[in-house]
Amino acid sequence: MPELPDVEQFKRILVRKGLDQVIESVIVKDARILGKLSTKTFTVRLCARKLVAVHRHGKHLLVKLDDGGWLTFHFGLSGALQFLQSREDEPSFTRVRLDFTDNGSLAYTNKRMLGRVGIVEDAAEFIAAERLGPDALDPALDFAAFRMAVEGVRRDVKSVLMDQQIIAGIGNIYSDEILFQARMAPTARINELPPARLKHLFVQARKVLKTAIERGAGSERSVDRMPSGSLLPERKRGGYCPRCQSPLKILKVSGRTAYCCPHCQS
DNA sequence: TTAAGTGTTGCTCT
DNA sequence: AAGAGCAACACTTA
Repeated sequence: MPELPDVEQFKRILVRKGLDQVIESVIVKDARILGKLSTKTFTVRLCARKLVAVHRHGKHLLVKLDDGGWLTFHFGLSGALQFLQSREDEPSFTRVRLDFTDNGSLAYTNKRMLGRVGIVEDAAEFIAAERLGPDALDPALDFAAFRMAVEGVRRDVKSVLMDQQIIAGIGNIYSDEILFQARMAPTARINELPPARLKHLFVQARKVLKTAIERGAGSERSVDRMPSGSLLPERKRGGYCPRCQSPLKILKVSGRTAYCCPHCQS
């Protein structure tokens, strides 16, 4: 589930419920989510720290601590962030729980354990180390910057959209929606697109991501809340194109399942 | 029961 | 060197 729009919702939860809160205790329920970082180091570092800012870069969430360090979250395929009024309400698959001194807790859940929670000293350094390209919704990413980011790349447009090193934040689900709205086949070579088509792709990408955020991505049945004419509610076996009613085609593009309309997307 | 899957990394081959 | 393909990770669901 968690691509850029979903992680943006997690960010908003944190901003609303976690900002300016002080961590009283840290419960690590499954240390594997910390990778090589030890539970003790993690816990000691976070206790008594205040959360002072929240940034999102692509699918990563970075929470600034009052000592200058950053708490980092990555959600993999099944991660989520949930605010709990009471620590008794802890959801299943909670891997890390932060209990605040004032009230409430923050639960990081992750069913499939693909994802990471960690601590870094410098946000820019972390983004560089993860080799993340510019965030897909960064205001500084205008068309000129986008064109520069894909300069010299000769791959299927879908795999380029999903490449976090080129543009950060787009995954398999939203790349399908973006390509549908741009009326572009996922297998089109990005280097063979005329400039106007590349511009169109860029504009549609931003529009789809912004729309998904407005419509409350990350929540239950969020694909059904996308505007009519969206691909996502039909993105399933036996689904139909919302524009021309053709049966959607399922193909593999760079190892991932792609849904597209063989008639509308060329 | 088997396989596929909303993400990422690391390795191999061309 | 860029790009494609594959396995691995852990666990649920079709």
